[in-house]
Amino acid sequence: MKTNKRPTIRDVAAEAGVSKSLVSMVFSSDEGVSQARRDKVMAAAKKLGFTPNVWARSLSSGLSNFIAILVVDLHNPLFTEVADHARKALLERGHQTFMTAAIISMQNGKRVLEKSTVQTLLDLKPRGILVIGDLPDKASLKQVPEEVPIVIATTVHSGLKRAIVLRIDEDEAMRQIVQHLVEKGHQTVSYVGPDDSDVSTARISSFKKAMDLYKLTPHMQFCDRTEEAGYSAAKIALQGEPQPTALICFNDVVAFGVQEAVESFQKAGGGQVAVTGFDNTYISALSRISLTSIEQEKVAIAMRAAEILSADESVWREAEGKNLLLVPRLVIRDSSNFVQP
Amino acid sequence: MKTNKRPTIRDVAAEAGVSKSLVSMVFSSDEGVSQARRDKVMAAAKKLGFTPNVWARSLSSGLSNFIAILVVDLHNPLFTEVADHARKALLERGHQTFMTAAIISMQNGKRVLEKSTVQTLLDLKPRGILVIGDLPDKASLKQVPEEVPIVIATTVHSGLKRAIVLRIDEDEAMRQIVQHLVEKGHQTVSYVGPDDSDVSTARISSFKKAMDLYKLTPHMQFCDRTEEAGYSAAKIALQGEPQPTALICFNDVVAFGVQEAVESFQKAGGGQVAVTGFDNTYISALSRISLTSIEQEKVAIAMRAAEILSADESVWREAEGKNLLLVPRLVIRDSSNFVQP
DNA sequence: TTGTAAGCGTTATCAA
DNA sequence: TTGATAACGCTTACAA
Repeated sequence: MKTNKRPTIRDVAAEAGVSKSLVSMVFSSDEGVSQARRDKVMAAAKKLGFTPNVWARSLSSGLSNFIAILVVDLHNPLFTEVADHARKALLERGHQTFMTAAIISMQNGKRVLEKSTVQTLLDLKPRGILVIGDLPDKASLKQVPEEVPIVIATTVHSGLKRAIVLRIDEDEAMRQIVQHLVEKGHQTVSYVGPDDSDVSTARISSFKKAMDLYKLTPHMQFCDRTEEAGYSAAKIALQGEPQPTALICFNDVVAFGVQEAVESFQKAGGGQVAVTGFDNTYISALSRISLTSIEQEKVAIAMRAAEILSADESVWREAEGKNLLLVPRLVIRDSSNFVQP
Repeated sequence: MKTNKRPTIRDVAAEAGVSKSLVSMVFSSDEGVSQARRDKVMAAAKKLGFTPNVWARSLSSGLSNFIAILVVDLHNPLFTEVADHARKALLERGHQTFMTAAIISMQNGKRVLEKSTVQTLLDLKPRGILVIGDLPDKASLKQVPEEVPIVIATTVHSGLKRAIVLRIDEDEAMRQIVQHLVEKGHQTVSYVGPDDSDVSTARISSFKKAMDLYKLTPHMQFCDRTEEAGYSAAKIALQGEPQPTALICFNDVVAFGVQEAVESFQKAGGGQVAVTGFDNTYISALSRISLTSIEQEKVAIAMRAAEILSADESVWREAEGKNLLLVPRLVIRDSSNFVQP
């Protein structure tokens, strides 16, 4: 019960022969305390190994120095990488972070965010909140006090008026992909991916826009978001009429399956087929995969998020409710880097 | 300042016309309060949308219901997957979790864990601590109060007497790999990987033991833990005399590079070379990679961890200081599934 | 069974 | 510049 107790402000006060308030002042601001007392307190603190209890501090003051990071899916490398970059950037700006994975439960067949997740987060009175990924139910963020900025990263839109959304320009991403394919001589291009969420429908609409821009007819083959689904969908797409010479995939995982289908298609005597992915996960860079993909600018997004969340209120207030679009970057690799005859 | 304030125990008390303590009792235990008052309090709480502030609770009581998860490296899918499984298992047992990524800084060329990471964690008075990954500096965990159990997962040993280490049996893992290779007709086997940490040296020693068991001479080629490093190391290894027909890699990432080198070796007229990895990341299952690998039993480890951390003190005390070994499982895929002539 | 009061580790207000 | 004293939201003896 009382083993290893960390020393408190009280212990330091006793040791230094001053009041608790004095100790508090020394540790919280750098003025209003005489140098003599300050030294005394610091010496006592050092001797006892005292460091302030951050949480008690925020309970008392009602504000804190922490940013809460809510990662929607720990299995998605895109999210964990953004989380890690953001964490580092925030740290450099002097902010501690702590993370929670979203707890998603099913309710009437719909994905719902467990309220306790957000509430536990808020009890800590974070200075700001960073949501990474596509939260199924943004309403739960409505509980967030109005003076706490919310940044939502790598998702399409929030349904939450005050949120600051940080994402790449999907239209531009698709435009880059289609342009690249057109330049390589492709005319018949098909999209392979799901059609069941904010992000996926947005991506499809961007695809159509981009195809339109280059006067091409958009073909589509819907499937789930797994390698196997991509494989099957590509098999079907490649039997289409006209037969596509390029397949644009919803994300890298789907693309891996599509690549597989393309390979067996070629072994069976079919022609070359270009494949592109989305997210530029580090797997796509593996030389056996070498998948052309869209870089979501993970680092830039993390930096921007850190900037906003550590800025003064007057600064982030301006961004409130806005969609901040970053410019995506197409990373061209073997899977599409050949000229279509 | 006072926008959207969450209702407190006091508000509920006022609404229900009882004292704060009564409300507290209703929410913390299920006895000692009359049904009438209980109903009244619950009704008031519901009306106000009250839920207890977990952290204030733990500040006050000195104990809590949540488990702190310390993930050493967010970029390593092995770690984030274990973290996610553990989080879910813990939740099912009624424990909230929250995570921090280790903050590693360099000090005199050595990796050191930032003390603040652990301290911030401890201020929250977690019920238990789960460390996932190879912490560079276990000494920092010495601050953890003696009555808080520490489970360290997926790493070799702790240097911390009280920690409960949860990992696969590395000797057995290597034995399985070597046995598999021997059965396929391999006689000349080389290890490719780093030699710079607890985990890597342990793995090497297991490799030697296993080779000894099958009366084979252990060859080794050291390299960093990246794909590129694996590639270069394999190139060198394949020029060795005697030339290895199988390469055992430190982990999957290194193996990906090694596979690459093997492929170009074969194109240049070399014979078939078996490759094995370690960790069984989901990438190794991609059909274009199809890498034989050791499953670290991520789910089992997470379950075991959850079990221990949510058990009564008398239970986990027994495991204290022990190494709990799980049985690894070799997942055989194309990269090694052929007979060596 | 219920309420009162003290305390968890800190900050904040207000006299001194 | 300093030190009581009252919060913060909750738990927990101890009294009633």
